Amino acid sequence: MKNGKVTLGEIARQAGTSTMTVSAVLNGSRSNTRVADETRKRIEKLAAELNYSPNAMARGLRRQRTDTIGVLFTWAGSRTIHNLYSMTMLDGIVAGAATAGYHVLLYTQRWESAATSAATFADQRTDGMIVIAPREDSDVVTGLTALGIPLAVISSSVKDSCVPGVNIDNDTGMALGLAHLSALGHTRIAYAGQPPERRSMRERHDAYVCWMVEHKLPIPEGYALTTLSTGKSQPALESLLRLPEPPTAIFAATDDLAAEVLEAARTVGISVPEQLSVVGFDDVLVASLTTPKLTTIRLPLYEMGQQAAQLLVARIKGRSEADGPSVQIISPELIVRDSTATVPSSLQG
Amino acid sequence: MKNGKVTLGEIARQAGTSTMTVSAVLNGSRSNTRVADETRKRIEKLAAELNYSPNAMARGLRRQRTDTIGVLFTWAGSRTIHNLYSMTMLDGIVAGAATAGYHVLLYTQRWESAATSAATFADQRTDGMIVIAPREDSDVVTGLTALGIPLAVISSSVKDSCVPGVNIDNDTGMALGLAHLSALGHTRIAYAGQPPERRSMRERHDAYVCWMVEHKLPIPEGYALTTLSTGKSQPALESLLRLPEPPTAIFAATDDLAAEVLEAARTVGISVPEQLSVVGFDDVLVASLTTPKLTTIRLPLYEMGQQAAQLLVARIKGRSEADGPSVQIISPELIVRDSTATVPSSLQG
DNA sequence: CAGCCCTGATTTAACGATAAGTCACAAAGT
DNA sequence: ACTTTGTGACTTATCGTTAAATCAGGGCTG
Repeated sequence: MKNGKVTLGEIARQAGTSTMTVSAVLNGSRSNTRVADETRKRIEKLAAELNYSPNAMARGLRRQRTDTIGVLFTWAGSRTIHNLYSMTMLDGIVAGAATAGYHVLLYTQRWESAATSAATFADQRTDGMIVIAPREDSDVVTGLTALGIPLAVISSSVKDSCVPGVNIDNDTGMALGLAHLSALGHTRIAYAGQPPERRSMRERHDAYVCWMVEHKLPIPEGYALTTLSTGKSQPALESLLRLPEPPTAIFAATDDLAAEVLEAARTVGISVPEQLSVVGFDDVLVASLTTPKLTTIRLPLYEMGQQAAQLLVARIKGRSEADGPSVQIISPELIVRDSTATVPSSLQG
Repeated sequence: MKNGKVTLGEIARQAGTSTMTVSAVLNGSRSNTRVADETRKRIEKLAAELNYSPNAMARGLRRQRTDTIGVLFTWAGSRTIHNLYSMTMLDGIVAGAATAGYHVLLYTQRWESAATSAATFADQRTDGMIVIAPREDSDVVTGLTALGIPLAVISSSVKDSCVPGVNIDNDTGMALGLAHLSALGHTRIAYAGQPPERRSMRERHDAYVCWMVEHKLPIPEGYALTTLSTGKSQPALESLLRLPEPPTAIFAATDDLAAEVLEAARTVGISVPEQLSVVGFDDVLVASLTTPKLTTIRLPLYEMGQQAAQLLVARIKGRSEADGPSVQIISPELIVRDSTATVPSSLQG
């Protein structure tokens, strides 16, 4: 067994038959090739003894499918997965793929543009691809679609619903959180978000503004922070909390930011949730580790990965062109923990 | 470009040459085939226009290499990656593989035993495999080695040093933490660990015992907890803290457990680090999120993944049999944060 | 006894790329 | 004039598997 790979031909030689017979036996005879029971047993025995395993390359070449789905990440620096967010989804993808009997290939090359990158990803190595949260300015989706590659896009926006995949409904998520705060009596609700480069950030901010306007709540000057960056948000947050009329609640666009809000509150000497309610978004691991634990909007990331994998496999198996773009909209869920409470009594009424 | 995949043959037909000529042009002519400049340009232009990309299956079959490395996880329930630990390493692996021009394949099938699983992983889909923290009772390493598959094992123990890969030196890590505590004046140091199923847990516990004995420090009854499980550790930890002579420091075998120690301390009303010092292990995300932030033993997981990938690629390229098993021992590093302090004055002297 | 079906295979021809060997032809050397 | 050298290609064979067509021969029918 040293180095001589066991091939169908080798088994055939030892069994005294043709390779086709061996192939038919080991594939459950899908072709019209018939095999006598005795021959079958002999071949199966040999295959087991020699530890035969089909060469995936050869099989892939011939069958024109690889039973593998590819995953494309958006790189951040030298990192690909780099956050709990993508990791959890990948975990779900792997689980979904496993169920369907597919392996998962992580492409290590970055998508630059359709012109330069398309070729790399059209290498037939995979039967289809899952794209995780592509940047808005990326032509990755159109590029891959043009190549006729079955696709499932996990997007942070419902606006992408023309493309098959799993999309997050940020509006509903924000509304859930805001309604929760409102029910607790909050009216002075601020928003802490990252720059609007990512569409999800824009959507969450817009949803905040819309909801506030719709419910006739004011957004005082300085209440809507949209340029925070993780790790450098303290000054801005502290001055928000030190406003003459500070908010009684802050809705952070991500759990990471919510954690930073908690930190700022500690610095300023404001206790959460007694004096300030904080809501996060995503329900990533962080949310359950902070003190107090975060009330947040849960995105079922693992399930999203699973569904994307299922959806992709379905598209691969059923003539990718035929069925229209199937889209799953994921509705977030409110998880109430310890960072929200009713408005401080001194401010009620 | 619809569905007709662009093949070398297609380009050759349009260029009016043979497929070999095209292959030579697009591969930088490694073979002895010479091509006129004019022909070369014509072919390159066509390839670009048609968006040619080599079929990875065909190329892999012919070249007998796939420029892909496989990763084998230890499954936990339905999850594969499932923890920050594996995720961070995977991230490193991807980065390392990317640098070397390799893609990464996640095998979605579990390793059951050499007898039943070997075949699946010998499918020539990858040029080599990285095994992440195999269980001790698994024959995955011997099984894959027997198949002649180049391997790199990321192991939680230096004891595995017969196998090429990256190993963690738990002893040094524990010694670092214990020396730190000792330097702060602690003598009553307890240990909080998980069951000894995982070798790393046994090693960390053993290292604790050895170090304590070597430094002539007592390990009072009930100080060495070795059967904690994440999420169900509170009762045991609380009774540890309520001992007549409670420890002044607790060394937890993982950051997750350290976080639970903090929780137990809060419950019992013991403040960290004033009354109790806590040290974690791994320096996973959790460590920097708890209040207070954890002093911990940092394992460079990302770098470990990177190194494992590099090491594997080196073995793949340089006749895997030739060079002896190259092993990298990873030395952990002490990260001092806010959960450790000098012994409470009431107990000094 | 020719014709037909059934069983149990075999042969052929791809899939797409490429290593290795071969070949045609022109210019240059002997 | 005849070999040599060099250029620019082409042909062949093969990687391992599999779809599709073909084939040999026995038994059964008409």
